[in-house]
Amino acid sequence: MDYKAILSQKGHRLSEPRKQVIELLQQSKVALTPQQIHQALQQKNCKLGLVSVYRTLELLTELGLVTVVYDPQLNPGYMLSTLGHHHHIVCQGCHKAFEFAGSNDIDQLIKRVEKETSFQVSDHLLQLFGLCPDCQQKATGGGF
Amino acid sequence: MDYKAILSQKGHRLSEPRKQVIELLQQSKVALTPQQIHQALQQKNCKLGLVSVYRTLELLTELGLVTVVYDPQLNPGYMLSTLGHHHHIVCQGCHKAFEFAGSNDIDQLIKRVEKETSFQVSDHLLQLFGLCPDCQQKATGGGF
DNA sequence: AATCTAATTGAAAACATTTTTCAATAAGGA
DNA sequence: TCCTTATTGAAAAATGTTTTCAATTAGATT
Repeated sequence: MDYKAILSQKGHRLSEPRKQVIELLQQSKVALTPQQIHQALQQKNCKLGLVSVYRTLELLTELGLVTVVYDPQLNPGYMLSTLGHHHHIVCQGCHKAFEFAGSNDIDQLIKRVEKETSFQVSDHLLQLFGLCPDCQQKATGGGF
Repeated sequence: MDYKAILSQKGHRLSEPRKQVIELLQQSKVALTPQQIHQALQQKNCKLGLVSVYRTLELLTELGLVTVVYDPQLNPGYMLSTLGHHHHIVCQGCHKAFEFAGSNDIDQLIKRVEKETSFQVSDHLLQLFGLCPDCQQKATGGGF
């Protein structure tokens, strides 16, 4: 998906800081905090303020291009997200996160809870936590 | 459930600040931030430091007696939680939150994603958002 | 290519939140 | 009642986020 193109199409300027943040996020397998993004880009000799990182993330979130990923052991981080209804599964070993598609499993649960509570559900937050294949091996294979 | 009894049973002292925080949370229908808890208790003439609120919440979370509730419009708040696997449904109108029980809907989804990703899933974060019955009425009945 | 204009930026300050430190206090067993 | 040690509170430090505003720059206009 061409995040930069989407930005322009929606009438936002394709500034240097925005390009940098997007490119960094595209390469990252883990969710990144604003500070991490800022530091990583400084080290690449991209001169941009931490403030711009915050503002870029805010904008990308508004446009639905970025998702917040919670991790009990870490500060909330940001990842680029595919359009459509996706959630993240996060590895507690290496913190890599991957998207998975929502499906009718969750729809059924929502319908059930709507009946039980009389709520009208319009959104949800779902994340799975566990160990990725690599970290499973390290946990068993590398054990004592 | 007797939260105070559980505290003592696990070898923790039943101090005044801890009692106050627990009692306040027991009465609250919305998730509360540390600051909100601190302020509310100050107004009730309970003298306790904000630091103790943080520490009490940390302890209760460790013991699994308290759950963090995320709300896109608010800072993360804390609620007492029933034991067993429960999640929260949060009203975007009045921010009241209720527990609902996890079930095999979610188990099926987890199994599916485990197959798709080869992760070993050990935990998850699930919250629903929407309108509670009261706020649904206000939204339609109170319209123009 | 040069000009223009408003969106965007960066630096500093303000603000907010969370954690650490350490002496004083108080819970609960002896 | 005394004693021990977990717990507290106040202040400071650390951390994280938002606001402000003059300077810059993307991209449309000429």
